[in-house]
Order: sequence, then structure tokens, then C-alpha cells
Amino acid sequence: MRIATWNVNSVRQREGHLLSYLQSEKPDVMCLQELKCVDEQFPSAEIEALGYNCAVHGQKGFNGVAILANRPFEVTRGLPGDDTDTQSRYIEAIIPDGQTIVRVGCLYLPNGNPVGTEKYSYKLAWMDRLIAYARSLLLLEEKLVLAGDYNVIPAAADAFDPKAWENDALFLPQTRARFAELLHLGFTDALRACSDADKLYTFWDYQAGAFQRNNGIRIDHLLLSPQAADCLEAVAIDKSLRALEKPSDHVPVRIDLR
DNA sequence: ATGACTTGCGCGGCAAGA
Repeated sequence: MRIATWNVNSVRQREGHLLSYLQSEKPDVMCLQELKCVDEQFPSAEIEALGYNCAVHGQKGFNGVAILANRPFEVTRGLPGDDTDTQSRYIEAIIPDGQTIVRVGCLYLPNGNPVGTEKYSYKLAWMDRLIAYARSLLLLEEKLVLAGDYNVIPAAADAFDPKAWENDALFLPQTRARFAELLHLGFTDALRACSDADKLYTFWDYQAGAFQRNNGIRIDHLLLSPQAADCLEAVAIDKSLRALEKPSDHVPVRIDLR
């Protein structure tokens, strides 16, 4: 089973690239973040025409997540743990796979900048909720994939210029500690399970020719439960999409599970 | 040293992103 994740930075602006990607890479499951639209504005008809089912958790203007799959599936919306949180940042699917299932969580973790504001405390609180929920999901002992834009640079090797990120919400020690805490529950970072190479990035800023200089960061991740990690066959970062006209600032990351 | 793009909203320049 092929599972991909991509922060599209507006699904309406990226519809053409998305449809091309679905046709060329043929993921069984596609996780999308930063839709920047409400459910009614999501291009469901065009995606369904390619044989996908869509589950959308949109929001006006910002945020918004979706899961697409080439078969029917069950879906739940929202990250448990705070009924007052109105931001659309989590959607989960149970994907049938022969006699078994794969549970896929699609997440858009808050950016958290500027540090020292309520934005950063919201990020840390959201990570605490994710850790608590992930702990409960692991008890199910299923194939589980938590995929998305984590807005976390896990280590210095995951940034072209780590010094520039020292005081940023994506790289602060408290941020990385929570990401480590999540991993230590028993998750495997799919990319790092397959490669210890540096200069592997999933985001390049639009400004100052960052992509041309490969001045990027790795912040889009697929975390695997033990049962999913045992099935990991391959991982890829689809960097070529960043060189297209009108790209997202993120590129897709995908895995193949046997 | 600073800003450097892109998007949504909605029609004037901001907020937000990372």
C-alpha cells in the first residue's frame, strides 16, 4: 500500500499538480494539509473522477486537511483532547487492506511562531494532545501511520542552515523534545528508517531563491507504529514538484508498505 | 541588517505561513 502526504498550500491553487500526482504516483492513500478552503470548495468531483474517495475537514481561509483513498473507508475528524479547539488540523481514516486494515492519521501541526506568544503555547498543547492520543492508538496494535506537516525539524541534519532555525518554533528544544517523546512511544520515522543522509528536505521557502540553493528543512513526516514499520518497503521525497510552475512550498513524501 | 514570496480575504493592504 502506497501512502503519501503533502502540504499543498491551497488545494484550489494546486489542483492541477495534485491531479497529475495522483495519476503518476498512484498512491492508495493521499493525506493533504493546508487546504485553505471550506468543504464545499474542495475539488471532490475532479478527484473522484480519478477513482478516489474524499474525506475533507476544511476551514475558511486557513488550515484544512483531507484524506483521499482509492477505496471506501471510515473517517473521523478532529484531534481529541480539546472540544474548544476550532482549527481543522486532524483527520483519520481506517483503510481496508485485504483481511486487515491500516489506520492513517493526517495532521497539520501548528507552526507556533512567533515564539513567546499564544501561538507557541498552542503548538505545545497540540503536541501534548497528539502524544496522548497516539499513546491510546498504539494500544490497538494496528498498522498505524501518522502522516503530515509536523512543523518540526527533528535534528540539525534536517536543516540546510540549522543555525538560522535556532530560536524558531520549528526547532526549539521544547518542540524537538515533544517530537522525541512521540517517537519514544514506539514510532518509527519512515524517512530515517531508510536513510541517514543529510540534505533531505520537504520544504523550501518561496523567498530569496531558497529552493535553487537547496536551503530547505525536513518537516513533513510519516511516523509508523511497530506493526506498520515491519511492513515498510520504501520511502521517497517527491522533490521534483518544487521545481514546477506555481509550486507548493512543500513537496509530497510517500511510503510503500507491503 | 533587512527583506526577500504566496495565499486568502475582498477590494486595501493585512495576517499567516515557516
